[in-house]
Amino acid sequence: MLVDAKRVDTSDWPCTIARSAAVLGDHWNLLLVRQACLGTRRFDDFQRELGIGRNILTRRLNQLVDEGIMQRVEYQSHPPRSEYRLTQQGREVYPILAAMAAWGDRWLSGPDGTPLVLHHTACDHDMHAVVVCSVCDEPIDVQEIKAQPGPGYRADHEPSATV
Amino acid sequence: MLVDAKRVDTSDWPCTIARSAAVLGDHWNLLLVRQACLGTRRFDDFQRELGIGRNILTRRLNQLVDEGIMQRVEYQSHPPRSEYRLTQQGREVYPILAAMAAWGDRWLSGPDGTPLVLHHTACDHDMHAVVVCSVCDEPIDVQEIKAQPGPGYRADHEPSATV
DNA sequence: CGACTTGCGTTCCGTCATGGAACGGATGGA
DNA sequence: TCCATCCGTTCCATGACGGAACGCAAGTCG
Repeated sequence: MLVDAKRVDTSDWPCTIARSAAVLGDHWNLLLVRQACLGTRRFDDFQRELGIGRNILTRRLNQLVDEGIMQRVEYQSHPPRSEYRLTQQGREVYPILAAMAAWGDRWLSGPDGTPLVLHHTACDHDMHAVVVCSVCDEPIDVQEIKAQPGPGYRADHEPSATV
Repeated sequence: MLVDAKRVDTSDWPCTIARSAAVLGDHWNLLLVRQACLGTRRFDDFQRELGIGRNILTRRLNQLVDEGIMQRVEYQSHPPRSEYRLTQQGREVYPILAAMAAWGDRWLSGPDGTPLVLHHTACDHDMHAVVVCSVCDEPIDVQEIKAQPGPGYRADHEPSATV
């Protein structure tokens, strides 16, 4: 039967979360984007700061470039060296990371409190992320959200046909 | 504490995102929480709706229970059967999923648009999630955030010592 | 009573991703 | 010339993943 035991690819499911999870549902990818948000750009810096294996790092960076989250930018030509920078798409992952940080601060912090304080230079205050409704600006809660099939919905996909 | 013995465990890094990523940086975990948010509670339903292998599902559900994101609730005793419900901690993952959905709608949607529309019953409008600053209520942007060591910061951890 | 179904896992096993470590190759500096 | 930097690639052992079959307790149908 030789069925491949490859990891399930959810990138074409009719569900945005499943599609996002195909990219963001990997802790290395999340940490790489986090690190990039903090200013890291070069291969060796990513490797050192995250302690990730070099082979894994190569794969992940290539994947993130393929996904359009990062882009390779050559910063010297003679030994061709390029650094990895976030694209706009990648930069917009940050709010998700900030939401994860807020959740982690609330539920995973040790007795000492948050290891990292976020300072919002726009308003010059320490802050945390809050996820709100785009219409009424109120913080959202599972119980107040109903999911309904949208224009891009396809019922043809086998699993996860529900919603 | 992860099920994975070999995979790098970031749950004790001095970074909230790394800690959150240890739990949320897994596409099955994300999809399980999503599915739970949509009302799924039973083993077979999770299995059918996600197409996840039964052995993997067992591991993931146990992990999520261990992490405090789900809880087992017995709904009949004679053949002891329990269902999996989100805890408060689990319910509060939803804003993260909503933020991921908003990102996915913006960057990963096909030509048909979003496969899923979220309706906010509180204000009775279709909406998407926006991540804002807890102080000034403005949408956050990477370039306007500075991360600084907080009370729970420990420099002792080797990789990721920077921030 | 026996066969079948439902609900929830566990076991078995082949395959592939993971991650540690060593290697490579182009360049610049001591 | 030897060494260091930067960015990978290759090799390899391990173990996570996923498909499929099995187990088991209880209810249901004929």
